[in-house]
Amino acid sequence: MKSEREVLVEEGFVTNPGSARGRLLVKAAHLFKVKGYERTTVRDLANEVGIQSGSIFHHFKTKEEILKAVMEEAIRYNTERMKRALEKAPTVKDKLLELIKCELTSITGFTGEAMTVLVYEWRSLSTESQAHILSLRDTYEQMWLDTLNQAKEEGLVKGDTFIARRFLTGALSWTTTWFDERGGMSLDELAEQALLLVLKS
Amino acid sequence: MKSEREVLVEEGFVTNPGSARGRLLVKAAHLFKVKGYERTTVRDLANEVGIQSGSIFHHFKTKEEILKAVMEEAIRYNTERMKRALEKAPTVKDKLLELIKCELTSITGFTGEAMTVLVYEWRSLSTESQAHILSLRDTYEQMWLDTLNQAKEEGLVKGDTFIARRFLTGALSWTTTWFDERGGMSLDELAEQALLLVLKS
Amino acid sequence: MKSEREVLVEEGFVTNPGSARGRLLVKAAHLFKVKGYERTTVRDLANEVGIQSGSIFHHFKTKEEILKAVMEEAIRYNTERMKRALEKAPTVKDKLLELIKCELTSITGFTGEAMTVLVYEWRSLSTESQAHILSLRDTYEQMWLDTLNQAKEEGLVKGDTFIARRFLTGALSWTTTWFDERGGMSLDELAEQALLLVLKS
Amino acid sequence: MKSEREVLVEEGFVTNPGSARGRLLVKAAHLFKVKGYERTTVRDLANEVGIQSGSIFHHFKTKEEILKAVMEEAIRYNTERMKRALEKAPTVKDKLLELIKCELTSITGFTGEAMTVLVYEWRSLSTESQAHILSLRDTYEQMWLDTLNQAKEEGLVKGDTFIARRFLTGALSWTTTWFDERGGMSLDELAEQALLLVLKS
DNA sequence: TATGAATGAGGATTCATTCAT
DNA sequence: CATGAATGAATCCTCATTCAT
Repeated sequence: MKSEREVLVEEGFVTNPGSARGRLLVKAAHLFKVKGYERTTVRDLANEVGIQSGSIFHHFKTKEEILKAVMEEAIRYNTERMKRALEKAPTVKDKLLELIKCELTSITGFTGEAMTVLVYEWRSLSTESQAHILSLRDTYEQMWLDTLNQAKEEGLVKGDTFIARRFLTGALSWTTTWFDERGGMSLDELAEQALLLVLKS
Repeated sequence: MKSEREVLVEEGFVTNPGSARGRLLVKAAHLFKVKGYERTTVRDLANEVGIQSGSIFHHFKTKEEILKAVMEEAIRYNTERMKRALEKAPTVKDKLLELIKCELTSITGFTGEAMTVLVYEWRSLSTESQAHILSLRDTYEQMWLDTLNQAKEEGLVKGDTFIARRFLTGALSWTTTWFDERGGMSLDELAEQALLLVLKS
Repeated sequence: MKSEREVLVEEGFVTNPGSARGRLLVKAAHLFKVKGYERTTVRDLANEVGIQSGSIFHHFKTKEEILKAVMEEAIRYNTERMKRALEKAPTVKDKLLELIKCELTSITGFTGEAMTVLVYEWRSLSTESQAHILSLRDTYEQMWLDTLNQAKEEGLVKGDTFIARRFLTGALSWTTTWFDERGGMSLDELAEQALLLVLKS
Repeated sequence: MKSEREVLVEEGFVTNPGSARGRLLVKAAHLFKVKGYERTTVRDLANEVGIQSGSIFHHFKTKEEILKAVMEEAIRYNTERMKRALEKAPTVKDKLLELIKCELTSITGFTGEAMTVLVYEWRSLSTESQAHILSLRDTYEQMWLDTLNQAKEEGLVKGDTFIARRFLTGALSWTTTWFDERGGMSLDELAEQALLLVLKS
């Protein structure tokens, strides 16, 4: 049976990580996260992938385009995963938990490095690229706000939903700096704890 | 009457922002936040301060040392502010609220840019500098954990205090990207909302 | 018929002076001799070779590496020439004369500039590079000492051979500052005169 | 009783090494020899002397002037010493030996560092300074040539005197790189050996 | 497509020198 | 005379990008 990831690759939401471009993006996400975008040279990247630095420019016109692609893929992939997760969740509370799980997975799991890059290397994008990524981000954020508003209507969450989402964004994205699934707590447990932040108790 | 900031300058916790070094640090914090450390050239900095690029190296041996100093000052300043705030707060709940206010002030206020730099430019520090800053950070974090643990004992907060602090760190530091005091909500109100995240309701 | 130099190039003792690297080394030896290593900028060098300053670092990682290479090539080249000359010389006295001729040729001829650099820019090398060059130098010096000792045994030379070699090194290397083959005296005549310095008369 | 050095100081041939200027020159000679002129910064020098870098320029207008002064003092000092030694020597052979001893003392002794600088940092001088030093050098060299020619007339030396002086210059100056008076051989013995180089035996 | 030598603008840093105090 | 902060030109080196092969 195909994994969710394979399905999303097939349906074109993510570049096949077996392809040249795909491998490049995976390595790029990793290096950008670990060393930072500016400190990662095109030669570093080429080295990691096992090609010559000049060859990179057959796949991407500029270095920035690689950064943009890394971010774009991460958003596309996660937006799609969230959409599917929402469809399967029966209750609003479940939906909320699913969103949190999705975001945590995206941060600590497969696309984690790309998501981190999305947060930390934002300023390295040109204004145009930022606009482009922001537009993709909108869909993603709208799902969050819609779900939070539904929860608010049902009296599940406390406080302003807009602010709740902002707090959650920060709290969840920060997990990349400390959470380690091998350290006793599972991702699901972490998600439960995060849900408590916004839930009325 | 002297402002808290003036007092801290006098007592040596922060470089006097009127001095050459002080002005440099303020501008550096700003540029590092806006453009990123790597994208900020020494010439940019010198330009901003109104000196020649070579003169920078009279005050700091390397560019990295500037980054380190920016971070160090921010931590020293805020550690000291937190210490004083804790002393004045009567109840544990007040202490917690004070810590949140302090952190929010440090993030959105005077040292805000420096604090953002602290989060976003961490990887640009050498390993040695990281160790140095981490040791300063310890005192700071210990105050948080102590207070959270006291609150836990009094049944005020829910969940694990260690994780609560991590969630709070993320949620609060992220405010730098969206919170604007001119936008209807005051910093005190924001702090109240943040407190709700960890408080049993 | 191939010249001795072409043979040595082919056999890998010296970089082909027609290659980019080779041309660079020749020009470097020249500039380092005339202006000194420190006063020769990478741009000077690039200019001389007809490339851009940045391109230099395709061939050598640092400026010092160029200096090291200049020295290394000169030693390799001359060691090999001396070895071949020794083989052809029938008597010990001939061997001695050949060594002197070799050293004089190396100083005033093709590798002359490189040899001068070897003497005058020694301190510009890092300690590691110095060690590297010194080890190459050993082979070279051993040939001298062996030959001088043989001559001593045959009663040809006066005084201590170790000191004789030192005096000769100085006397011969100094010729770079004054000897000009166009000035009436041939290199062979100069060699004969130098031989007299150590020979019993 | 006054040392020869003290006498020469008194008579104005050398700067008093107790004075600010004198101390500076001694340290400069040392640093220039050990690190090379270019690699010695004005700050290094100031540091060594125990003053601030800016203060150096109260004694010397430029860094090059320090180099020139170091060389000039060394020549003046040694020229005067040679003149006095020649006056005292009874025979031509003695005169020759005295010259060699003087030069060896100047190279390995008190002014050794300055003399080495004279040889190795020649190119660091401007053309004008070179001309200035060369004119001082003339007196010095004339004493050598006169003595060698007298010796030649008496049938003491072999070969061309001009070339003999050149060979000697090289052989003697090179001793700076290897001779150590603590190593078993005295300077007088070394001088005897050097004399043998040019003497008919 | 891939290569890798070459580009050239730009970066951090150095350092002799100046000058107000 | 001494200081030491400031200068600004110059240095070595980096690196994204190009392009002939």
